[in-house]
Order: sequence, then C-alpha cells, then structure tokens
Amino acid sequence: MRKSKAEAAETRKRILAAASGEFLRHGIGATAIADVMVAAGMTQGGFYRHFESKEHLVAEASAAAFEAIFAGFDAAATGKSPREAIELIVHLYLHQLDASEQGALCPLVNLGSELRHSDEQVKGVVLDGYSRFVKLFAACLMRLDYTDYVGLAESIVSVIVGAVSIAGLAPDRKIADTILTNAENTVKMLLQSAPVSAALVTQRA
Amino acid sequence: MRKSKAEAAETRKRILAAASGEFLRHGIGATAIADVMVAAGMTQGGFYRHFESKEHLVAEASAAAFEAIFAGFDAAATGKSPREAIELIVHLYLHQLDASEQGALCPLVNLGSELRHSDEQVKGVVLDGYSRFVKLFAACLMRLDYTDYVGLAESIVSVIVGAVSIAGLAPDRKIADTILTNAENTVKMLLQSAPVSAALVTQRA
DNA sequence: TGTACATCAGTGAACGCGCGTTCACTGATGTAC
DNA sequence: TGTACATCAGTGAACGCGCGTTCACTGATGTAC
Repeated sequence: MRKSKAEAAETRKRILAAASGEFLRHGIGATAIADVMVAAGMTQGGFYRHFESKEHLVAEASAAAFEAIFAGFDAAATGKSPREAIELIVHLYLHQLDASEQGALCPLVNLGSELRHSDEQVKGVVLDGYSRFVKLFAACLMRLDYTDYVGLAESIVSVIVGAVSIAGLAPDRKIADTILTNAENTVKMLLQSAPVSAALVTQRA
Repeated sequence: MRKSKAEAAETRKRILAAASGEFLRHGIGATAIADVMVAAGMTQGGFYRHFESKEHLVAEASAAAFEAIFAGFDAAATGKSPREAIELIVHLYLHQLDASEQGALCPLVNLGSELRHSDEQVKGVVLDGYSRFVKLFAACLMRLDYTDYVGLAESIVSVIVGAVSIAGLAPDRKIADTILTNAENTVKMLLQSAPVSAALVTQRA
C-alpha cells in the first residue's frame, strides 16, 4: 500500500484542503479527524502519517485557508485601480458566506472565538493572516495618498470582520444582507472622509 | 437535602452566573458541565434539576451575559449626554477583555464562531443581544439628529465587535491596544462625518 | 396545629458514546549492493 | 541492471479518556388531612 513521495505529498494537500473546508464550515470542535479523512477520501488511520496532531492540522488548515482567500483577492484585483481593488475585495469578503462552496471562508470570522483559547502557534497563524490582510488594504490606500493609510486599513478590516461575524448568526438572509450592505457603505464613507495627504495630492495634480 | 424554593432559585442563578463566566472565558466546547457546577460550588449531578441540557444552558447563559453587559452600560451612561454615552459605551466595550474578571464579556465576540453552528434558539438569543445593542446606539444617535441613525449604529457595532474579536487573538498587549485604539478613533471619525439632518439642526439652533 | 406522606434539590457514582490517538498489519516503493 | 531488504503510506480495529446525561439515594421541605 505504500505510495510514492509525490503521491504522499498530494495526499497531504488533499487532507489539508478537506480539513480547511470542514473546519470553516462546521467549526473545529464539531469536526472529527475521521470526518476530515473521509472528506479526503481515506480512513482515519492514515492521518498521523501526515500530521502530528489535530492542533497542528488546525494551524496548517488556517494558513491554507488564508492562502486560498488571498489568491482569490489577487485574482479579482489584478489590473484594477486601487480604489476598485479595495471595493472589490471588501465586497468579496462580505459575501464569503454565500460563496462558501468554493471554500473562500476566513478563519478570522469562522474560527475566531474557537481559536481564542488554542495554541499560541495557531493564534500566530491567524494573526499573520490578519496583518497580511491589513497590508493588502494599506498598500492600496497608500497609493491613494491617505495620511493614516495603515489605521484606515485596520478600520476597514474591523468593520468587515465584525459585519460578517454578526451576519453569520442572523437567522434569515434579509437581516444578514442588511448588515453586510451597511458595512459596505460604511467602508465607502470611511474612504470619503479619511484625511488625504495634501502635499502628495498637489504633487500629482 | 431538599432546599426551599427560594434557595433553589438562588442556586439556579448561581449556576447561570458561573456558566456565563466559564463559557465566555474558556469557550463553550472547553467548558464541561462539571466545571460549571464546581464553579457554582456544587456537584455535577444537580445540574439537571435546573436545566434541560447544555444547549439550554448556553442559551440562558448568553442571555444572562447580555443582561450583565447592558446593566454595566446603563450604569455608566446614566446622566451623560448622548455623545458622551456613546463614547463611554464604545470604550467600555473595547476594553472588555481587560475587565474580564467582572464578567463583562460579550457573547457576540467571545462565542461568535462557536455559536454559528448551534441551535436556532441560541443564535436567536445572541442576535437579540445584537439588535438591543444597535438600538442602544441608535437611540443616542437619533437624539444627535443623524440622518441614518440606525445604519450608523450598526456600523459602530460592527467596528467594535470586529476589533475586539481580532484583538482577542493578538499575542501581546501592544498589538491588541493598537487595534482597539484605532477602532475608537474610527468610531469618532464616523460620528464626525456621518450626515446630520439639516432641518432638525436648524430647528434646535 | 400536628402528623404522615409525597416531592424534589442535591450527591456521587455509573453509563455510553464520540473522538483523538495508537497499533499491528499489508504491500508497494525506495535503496543498498 | 537485478535482487534482497528496509521503509513507510494507508487500513481498520482498538484503546482510553472526557464529557453529557442518567440514576439510586438522602434528607429536608411542602402539602393534605
């Protein structure tokens, strides 16, 4: 039954992808190793050939989830203006629950409270995802000459993380949509009213 | 060993308070019924004299947590102007993790992702807490004549829920404080730039 | 008011199940000569 | 290049533990007469 190294590496990725999906969709606590392995098309015994423990899997699956999310953002934002890129990413993020089939779910909202009491390593991975997220927005905002582009980026992330977090608890679609649409408008309002560096604007004009 | 009705009612409240604290501090999954009962100064067997199941306890404990939070807000905001009240509540909310000893933790952030996959009833309780929260801000904002006071209230809640949610994952205090302080500034910025009903302003001037 | 009985809060042990982890085993792959 | 052996991916069953829930029991409280 031994598989070649290439095949084994493929298997590992398959487990990771399955785990990422199961964790984000059903939560960490509600997902058993056996569930993950079945979703990956294997039996549970093989799990420990690839991962040391469930905790390690959580860390790697979270990292993988962020990779998937950022890949989606990159794909959507290439060739767009900074302003368009921001609005597009915000929109994608806010509607991640609709598109959950493609697995574009963010650990920050979907595992937030479950991760609060876990490993430092795991929390580190998720916080890395957060700062990467902030940097993504900050880069766009800098090009738009906002004075406090980092602070503004953090604000945007807080708004959309909070909104998706709350919307996920809403019993019906209508309430969820209200919250999400409002968040989208809030971001627009922040972009309109945040201070812009006058000097640079003049330079470019 | 039978206790009087009054004593039994006291016991029930004690269990609820203990549960609320344990759930919010350690998460639902990591808190066993036995832990709750020990924290309440009893043995686990007595639990089912007061609650039907853990799920029911979660629902009631979440409701109790919201009661405690809103009681704290009321106490802090009475006699203050709407503007002061908002800033005070926002400040209190953002620093709930520091004050976790007093049990002023919010289910929206501390149990958010754990609740997403639970009972409709439980989610209902937490969403009720959310809309009560929105109404609290909306009432103040209406008195300040903001045009879209409900939308603005929702935005504030999203920002602070998101910020606390993320700050809870930060490995050190400094990063957490940056996120929280920024959220506080964001709320101020929203209050400054959100549109105000001109007619009413004129009336009052 | 007093008495006899039913009720029921709380105890501590036990049950049963699920889940993380381990293990003996299989047989294909990798490797040393 | 071919051969013999070690390695190790994957299987399926089993182990052990924790936890939600149940249960027999105790004795104080409530209630009916």
